[in-house]
Amino acid sequence: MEKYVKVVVRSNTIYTDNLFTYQIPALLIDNLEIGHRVLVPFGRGNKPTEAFVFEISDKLEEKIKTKEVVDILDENPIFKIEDLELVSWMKNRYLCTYIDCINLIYPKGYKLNNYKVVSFNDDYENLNQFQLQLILSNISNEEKKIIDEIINNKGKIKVEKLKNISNVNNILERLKRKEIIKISWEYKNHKNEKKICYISLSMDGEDVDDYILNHKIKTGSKQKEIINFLKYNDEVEINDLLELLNASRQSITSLHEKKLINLELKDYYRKPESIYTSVSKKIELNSEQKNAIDKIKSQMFDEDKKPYMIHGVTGSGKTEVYMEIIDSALNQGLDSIVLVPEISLTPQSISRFKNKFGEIVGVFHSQLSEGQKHDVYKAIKSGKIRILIGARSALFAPFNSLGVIIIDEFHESAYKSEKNPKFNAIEVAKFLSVKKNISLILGSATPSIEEYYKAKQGEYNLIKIQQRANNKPLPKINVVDMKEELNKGNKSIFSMKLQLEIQEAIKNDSQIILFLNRRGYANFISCRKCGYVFQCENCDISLTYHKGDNIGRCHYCGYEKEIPIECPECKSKYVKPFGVGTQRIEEELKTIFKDIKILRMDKDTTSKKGSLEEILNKFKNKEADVLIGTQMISKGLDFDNVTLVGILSADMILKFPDFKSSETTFQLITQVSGRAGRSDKEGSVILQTYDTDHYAIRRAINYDYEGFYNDEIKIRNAFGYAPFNNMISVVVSGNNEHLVKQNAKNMYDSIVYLLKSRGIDNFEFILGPNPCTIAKINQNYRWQILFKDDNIEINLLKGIIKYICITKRDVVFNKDINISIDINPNSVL
DNA sequence: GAGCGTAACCTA
DNA sequence: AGGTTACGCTCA
Repeated sequence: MEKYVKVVVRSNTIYTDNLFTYQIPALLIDNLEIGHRVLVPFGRGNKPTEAFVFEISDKLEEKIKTKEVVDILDENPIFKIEDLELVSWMKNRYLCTYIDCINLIYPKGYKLNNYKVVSFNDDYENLNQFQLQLILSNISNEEKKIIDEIINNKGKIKVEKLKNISNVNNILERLKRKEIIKISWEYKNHKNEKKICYISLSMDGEDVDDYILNHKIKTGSKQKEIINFLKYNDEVEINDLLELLNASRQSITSLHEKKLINLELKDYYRKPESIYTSVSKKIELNSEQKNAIDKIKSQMFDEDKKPYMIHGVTGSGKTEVYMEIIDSALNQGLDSIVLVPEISLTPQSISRFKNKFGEIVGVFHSQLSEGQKHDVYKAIKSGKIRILIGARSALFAPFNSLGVIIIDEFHESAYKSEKNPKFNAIEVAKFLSVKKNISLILGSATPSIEEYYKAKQGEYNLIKIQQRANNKPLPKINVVDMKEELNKGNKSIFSMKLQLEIQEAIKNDSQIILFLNRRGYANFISCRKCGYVFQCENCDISLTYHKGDNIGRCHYCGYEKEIPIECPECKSKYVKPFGVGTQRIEEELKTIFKDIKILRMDKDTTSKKGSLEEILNKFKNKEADVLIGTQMISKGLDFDNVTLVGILSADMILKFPDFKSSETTFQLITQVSGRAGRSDKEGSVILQTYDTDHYAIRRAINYDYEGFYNDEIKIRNAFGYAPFNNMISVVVSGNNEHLVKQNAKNMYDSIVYLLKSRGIDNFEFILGPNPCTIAKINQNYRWQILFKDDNIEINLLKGIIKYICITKRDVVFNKDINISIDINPNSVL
């Protein structure tokens, strides 16, 4: 009986983003399963291509000519049915390609390479020297060059390696016509599995000498040495042995051929090192924590359970709760995933998990090398890792019996991917939790408005923890009005109150955290006389001043420019940096407090691997009085000795032209404040702002989440923002400004045309096309159209966008135009 | 988007 | 004829 498979082919284009049908050859019929990775011929040249089996069927639905599957690439299917369902769901949800989604769950380290090789035609393969001379005498010099290359490479060479010879293609074509050579596709299936070879005697040490005598085996002196060494050492790593005895590989091969030794490959695990250490502290759980744990534990095996939302104040010991739940899951044989916003920022919590659970804790994030990722992947599959801590991509880890997913600080924007597939980790986790009956737990001190709204609608089990773990009060937040400060004649970045408290803290041997949400020295550089502002040459962004090198740097593309003394416009010498960044805070703090020791933590000081952990270690060991940082310091840091937190400019984020700016401000103030007074010493917070009346600031200083939520949800409702509407952003970009604008308008017209044909004639739910707020990034001009599902069903809207931007892409858009579709984006800049 | 075939254009 | 390049059409 004939059988067919429907596969997704690895080819990086939307034009081949559909299921292709291949026939299964009789040989493979019994073994081929859904989820297998197979090799298929693809395209005119039948290039060997990796493909993924989505369906198996007995007959062809339509009359199409099919090719045959060549081979199955792995013994077992690499994907389960649920994995494929997830892929299809994500593709539809985020309007991306199959391959984008497959890449997320694809075994790390696997790779199929394909390449073309030139070799002699069959008849020429067993040539003798005489025949070869005959061929060589019959061809041109150029042709000879290529033949020589083939001979030098043992009769076969990759076409790629001949690229430096001019006009290769034609010469090859000629040789092919003369039937001297053939060109064919080959492939290699890499699995990047690092194995270590162990060597041992194939028999008992006492029997070796007899065996050698009886079988009259000759062994060289080096070989004897090796055998003697192995008599006293059971199993040795081959490289160690070679080095130790200064032996050669040849001796080993020879011994192996004589069947005197066994060679065995064993898995090797590359472990990412962590230099951050912490002592485990015993915490007595309070009743709120216990209740949360009991509730989640008791429902672990219930079907149809809702996800949980833990809304616990900063320092309420959410991590303890997570660990108890994970422990309980572990005892039931269930594995856990803990998502953290950005893994490099949480060495503290990772070390706490490792202290409690030891070797079964794995860490996964994008900064690992491909090899390390692969090893983690394999360790999960083999059950060596039972708990995985990682960034959003850790969701796709191949656990066999996943029972718990925890999303810590779930309000963080890092859970929304910015690149394809532009998925939201919370949504994906919900999908998985329903599919696999997983306990999903979201935790935060400042839940996002969207999710909290859903919790109030009954989509979550809402669990509140209102007491800090050690029953310490939350630090008091004191507001300083910077307008008044200016009236009093204080032009410094530091209010008088903050200066006094810093002095006090230092006197008491306590530590201080200062927060400012901008790195660099100053946020723009301008001429005071003519108003000229230094701009990035590639982006529509003003350059940030970095004092050490006297350069302006673009924080979008990395462009750098030395800042001249003279204004390039009016030649005056009044070029000055304006605004404040962390660098400047550090500098001014040093002028006020002469002997102060300062650590700075922002993207500039933590870009090197391990530098973040180093800064945290230094601060923990009290090698500095003050830690200055951007929003990096708001996430999960836990230092006993910090009593004072200074928020230098609380309204900085408020001015962002984004509907989430109030929410972000509230969250940052709450989170940063939560770094103070976490242990025995009482903490306090100084919050400096020009806008003392804003509801986000007023609510934050009273730790009034409910109040803030009520204020904010009204505004969201009035303007039709999330959670009341979905928003779809389509950004059209390219290096030709006019073309980009034209294409964006084209797209708008096409969509309006389609909508009209469906009887819709109110287009208020479409905003644009407009140039993006940042109209140019990296020489790419950007236009945007925003859609809200106000007046229209979301799936109809998505269907139309998909039709125009994907199906009919080549009709509506020019070839060198990029289109980026984002469902509920983080920001619309 | 890659790979392939083909048309068109240049060179000696 | 030999060499080079630009373009358009698939992809099961």
